[in-house]
Amino acid sequence: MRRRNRGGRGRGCGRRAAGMLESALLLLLHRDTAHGYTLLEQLEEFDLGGVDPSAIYRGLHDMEARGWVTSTWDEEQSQGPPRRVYRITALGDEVLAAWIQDLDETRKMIDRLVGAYRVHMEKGKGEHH
Amino acid sequence: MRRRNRGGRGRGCGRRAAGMLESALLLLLHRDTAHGYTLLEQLEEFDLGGVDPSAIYRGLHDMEARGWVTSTWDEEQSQGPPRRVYRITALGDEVLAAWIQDLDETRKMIDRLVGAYRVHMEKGKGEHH
DNA sequence: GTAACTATTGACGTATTGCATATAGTATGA
DNA sequence: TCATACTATATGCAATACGTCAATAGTTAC
Repeated sequence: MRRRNRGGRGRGCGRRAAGMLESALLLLLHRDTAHGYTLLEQLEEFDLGGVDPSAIYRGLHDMEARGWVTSTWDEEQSQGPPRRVYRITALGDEVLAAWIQDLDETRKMIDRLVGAYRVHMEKGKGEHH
Repeated sequence: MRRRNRGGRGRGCGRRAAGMLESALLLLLHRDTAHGYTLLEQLEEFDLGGVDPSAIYRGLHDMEARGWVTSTWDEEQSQGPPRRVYRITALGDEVLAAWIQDLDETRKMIDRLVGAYRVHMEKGKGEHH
C-alpha cells in the first residue's frame, strides 16, 4: 500500500464526482462490515484505490456523525493497533440509495456533455475560428 | 433568468463532477465565441442552467488567467452594460480535450459503482445484517 | 423616476479532497 | 535490543470548485 495519487493534478483535484467516495464506502459496508484499512484496499474495485487514507477515515468519521454508519473497536486484533469495525445503519441504506440515484443523474449529464463534444468535433473536424 | 438552485440540497452541494462547468463552457466557446450572459443561457443544454452567474463569470475569469480563453470588450453593445466576448485559445482546445477524456473516465467509474450496487441489491434483495 | 431586464463583479462560506505528519501497536531480522 | 517495516487511525493545513448573497451599472418601457 504505497501508491496513490493517480494524476497528480494538484491538491483538491483528485475529485471525480460528488459522493463517489462516500457512495463506494457505503456500498462496501452494505455488503459487509469492515475496517477502514480493509475498505482502503477494497476501494480498488472502483478505481478508487488511489485515494488518501485520511480521506477514508475522515469520510467514515463524518458518516458516523451523520448516523449513516456506526463503529465499535474490534475485539480480536490482528497485526497492528486496534481497529474500528464499521457497520452501515438503516439511514445509511437510504442515503446510499439516494447517492446512487444522484450519481446516475450525473452520469447522464456527463454523457450529454461528452456526446455533444464528439458530435461537434465530428461535424466541424475541429474547424471553428 | 431567476430560477437556479434546482434541487436545493443545501449549500456547497450542487456539485456534480469535477470540471463539468469549465468543460461545458469550453465546449460552448469551442463552438462559437460568446458573452458570459449568453453562456449562462446556453448551459441549459447540459442541465447546468441552474448554476449561479457568479460561478460562470468566475470560471471564465480563472480560465482567462490560465490562458484557456481570451476576452475583449464587445464593440457594439446591446440592451445593457458593456459585455465581454470570450474566445477559446489553442491551449483551451487541448484542455477541453483532456477534460472530456477525464469526464469519460469518471463516467466509467460511476457506471461500475452503480452497476455493482444494482447487482448487489438484485442478489441479496437488501438482506445483509 | 422607477421598475424590469441585461451584464459583470466581489466578498464570504462550504465541501471534498491531497499532502504531510503524528501516533502507536506488532513482527522481523541483524 | 535496536532498527526497520508494516499495520492502523487520526489531525492540520492548503487548494479547488463551487454555492450564496449582494453590489454595481447600463438600457428600455411605463
